[in-house]
Amino acid sequence: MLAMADQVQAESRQRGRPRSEASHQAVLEATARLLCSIPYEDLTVERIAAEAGVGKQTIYRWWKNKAAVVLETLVTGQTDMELVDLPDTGDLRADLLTWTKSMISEAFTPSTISMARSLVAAGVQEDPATEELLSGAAFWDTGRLVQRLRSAEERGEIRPGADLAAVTAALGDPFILRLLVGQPPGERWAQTLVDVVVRGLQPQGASD
Amino acid sequence: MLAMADQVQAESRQRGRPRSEASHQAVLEATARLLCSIPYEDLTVERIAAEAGVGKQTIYRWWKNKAAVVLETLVTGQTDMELVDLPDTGDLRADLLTWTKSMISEAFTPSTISMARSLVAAGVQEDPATEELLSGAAFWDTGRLVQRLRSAEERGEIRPGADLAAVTAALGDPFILRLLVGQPPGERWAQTLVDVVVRGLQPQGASD
Amino acid sequence: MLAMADQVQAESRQRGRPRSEASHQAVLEATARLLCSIPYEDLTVERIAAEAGVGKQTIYRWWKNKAAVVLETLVTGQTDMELVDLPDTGDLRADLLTWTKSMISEAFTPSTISMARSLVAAGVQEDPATEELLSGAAFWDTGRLVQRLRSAEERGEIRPGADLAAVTAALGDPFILRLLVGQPPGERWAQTLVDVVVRGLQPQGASD
Amino acid sequence: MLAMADQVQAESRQRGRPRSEASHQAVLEATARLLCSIPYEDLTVERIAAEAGVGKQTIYRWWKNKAAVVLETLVTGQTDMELVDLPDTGDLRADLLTWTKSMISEAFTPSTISMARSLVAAGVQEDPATEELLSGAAFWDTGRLVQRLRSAEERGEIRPGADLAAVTAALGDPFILRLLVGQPPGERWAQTLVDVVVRGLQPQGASD
DNA sequence: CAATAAGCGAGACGGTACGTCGTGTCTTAGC
DNA sequence: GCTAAGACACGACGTACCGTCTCGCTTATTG
Repeated sequence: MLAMADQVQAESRQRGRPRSEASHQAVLEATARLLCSIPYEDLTVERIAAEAGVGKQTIYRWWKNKAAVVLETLVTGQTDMELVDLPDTGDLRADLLTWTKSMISEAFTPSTISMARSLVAAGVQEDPATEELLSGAAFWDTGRLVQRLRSAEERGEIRPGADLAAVTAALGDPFILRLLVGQPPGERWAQTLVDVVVRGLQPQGASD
Repeated sequence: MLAMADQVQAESRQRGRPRSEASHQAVLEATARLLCSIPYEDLTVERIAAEAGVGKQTIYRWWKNKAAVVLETLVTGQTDMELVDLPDTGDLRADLLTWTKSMISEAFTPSTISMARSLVAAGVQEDPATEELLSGAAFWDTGRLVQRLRSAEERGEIRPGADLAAVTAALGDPFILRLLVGQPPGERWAQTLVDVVVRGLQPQGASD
Repeated sequence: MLAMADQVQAESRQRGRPRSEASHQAVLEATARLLCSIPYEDLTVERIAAEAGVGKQTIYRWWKNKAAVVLETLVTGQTDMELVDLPDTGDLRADLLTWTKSMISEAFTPSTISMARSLVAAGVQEDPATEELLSGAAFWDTGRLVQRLRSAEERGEIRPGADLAAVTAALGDPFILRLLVGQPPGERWAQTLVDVVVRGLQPQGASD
Repeated sequence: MLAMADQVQAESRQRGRPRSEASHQAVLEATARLLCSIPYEDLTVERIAAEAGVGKQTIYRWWKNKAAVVLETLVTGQTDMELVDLPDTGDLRADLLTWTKSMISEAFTPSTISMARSLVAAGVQEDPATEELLSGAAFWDTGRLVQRLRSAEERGEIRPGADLAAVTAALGDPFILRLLVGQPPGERWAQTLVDVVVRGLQPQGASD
């Protein structure tokens, strides 16, 4: 996307005033700021423009609508929604349990919940471009999870050949849905989740 | 308590014309009909009212906004979103694989995807009542999954003591998110998901 | 045959509960009460019903709409809009000047202005029945004016043969329009009005 | 005043897109067009907007409500309600009789009656601005009447010193009220009206 | 004296218009 | 030619009122 924008810019070679990258960034930051406190439904393009000190048209020059602005804001990590650490001590089960505990205690804040909801509200459009963006994106800790699992796989901690994307989904998606509902899961729930998945990944014949 | 309730009931004593349960139902059915073809964002209270042959005020008398109507419509199963069968042959892995296959082939239709998105769009509100409704509800096949798992537990097919809600989440939530994005998972992905979870649930010391 | 006729008459005679004249009157009084303080546009049938302690349907059983209620209320003189006295001392000019002075000082109150406006607002309907009612009715002091003029005519104070309705209009209508606009006329204005009309009515050849 | 206005204008300095005078005019014309055939009560802001090819918000940006639009439309003479000619042959009585005859034959058409009613319906608001507008405006033939009377006064046709506004009211207001009721006055009525007023205006001591 | 029938207060109903708000486009002046 | 500002056409929102309908209950007449 950015590459394409660059190309276009190079192609037309600066006829008239160039688009203000500063405005672009100001919009993203303003959106991030607003999303901390107000839900997606109450977010307005006009309000974003005002907060960013930008004209409404400037927003529509860069994005096709409000959803696109919100998506780019959240997907490019303008917010503090950088969730939690996933350590790599060599003990997958322990690391995942640490991760779930951090998740429950740190991610289930009103602000994060609200942002997660905004992301979903913006993403749930009947729009092919959005679908592609979302299906390709590695939200939240998807990336971290996959990385940790791959490290475990290489280390022989888990049996090889598993579709790590599926495992990531089994571990992460339940948290996402709980986040959307705003109900933090209990400790036993999280423990079972990690337990089942880690056991399910153990090399053949390994005992508990 | 009952006496008091009776008293209250006797006190109000049905003054004026009672609310029309027929209108209530007509709205839910009209909404269900519309949701098959129209995305949530294009759904209008006025259109629901017209489709139901009902005044707009009647809708606002029963529900506080469009989201509430859509939620009640989808949560009370007015639609054909009854997903797929989850057989109980005694072989949990086989049954779950059957279920995932049905899921992929039957649930990832434009209509079901659209309704799933509508449910989420309506559910992602910053509203306590909605939160409670959603956290309490057993959407999609949550109920069926839990039931199948409990049956397996009783039969000794899986180790006891696991939090079945967590297991259900590990199996089901990934499908829900894929549904929202509109991207059906691949066969290997589904197989890994089932495999990992079923293995993870096997009784202690059991070998593959 | 007569018996049968009697029977028919008896049959059409009041079966069921008779209409409550008390409710009828209560509505008129409530309307009169409300019209003192709130403008026609802010008057609602529901509010009248509430003020009268009456069901809305009862109002619609007696009148076809709000305008009809207001018209009947004002035309039947339920209000204190009984304007001012028009004395009959034998000196038409003096009497009319007295009347105009009372008019200006007493009729141009917010309450009377508001009621006059309500009457007009209710009367200005594209409805034949209303037209007939209004054209036939003798509002305000039309009756008094005509009576006074006739008395003057009989006494030879004014020349005979004038269309007294027209004279009444020339004298009264200007006050009505000033009332609607809410702008009391000046003293000179009123004096000219009376002067011109009285002079114009003087017997032929009479000098000032 | 003008200096201050200039200052204000200079201060705000035309920020943003200026209001479209074209839209303003389109609304007035559309309203005028609609008022020919639709009574005030059936006139809708939405319909005006549609007829004018204008957004509803644009109407509310210029006027505070439907009444204000209708008033401006009728007061600024967007309609063909230019009533009738009032000739100036030097014979006041003859001219006024001509005028009344034209009035009766030409003004009492459904269209003009409807517009007159609309004007009144819109004008009868409990609103100070409306009061001022109406009290200051010279509706219908007020202007023509005053002008003709002044010309007569200058020519010595009538006695000097009369409040011509009052005379105008005596002559014109009765027609306005008859117009509102929709009942054209008879010939004798009109003749009396003119006769009385013209006689009442004759120079002192003049005989018939 | 019961049955019947219509009116009663209350309030929900199907509609319609309101006035506000948000979207995405367009039009100014200024840089 | 892009910027901020803001008016524009469009259309949904949620409210208010209209005139009708439906409750449980009176209150008369009539069989």
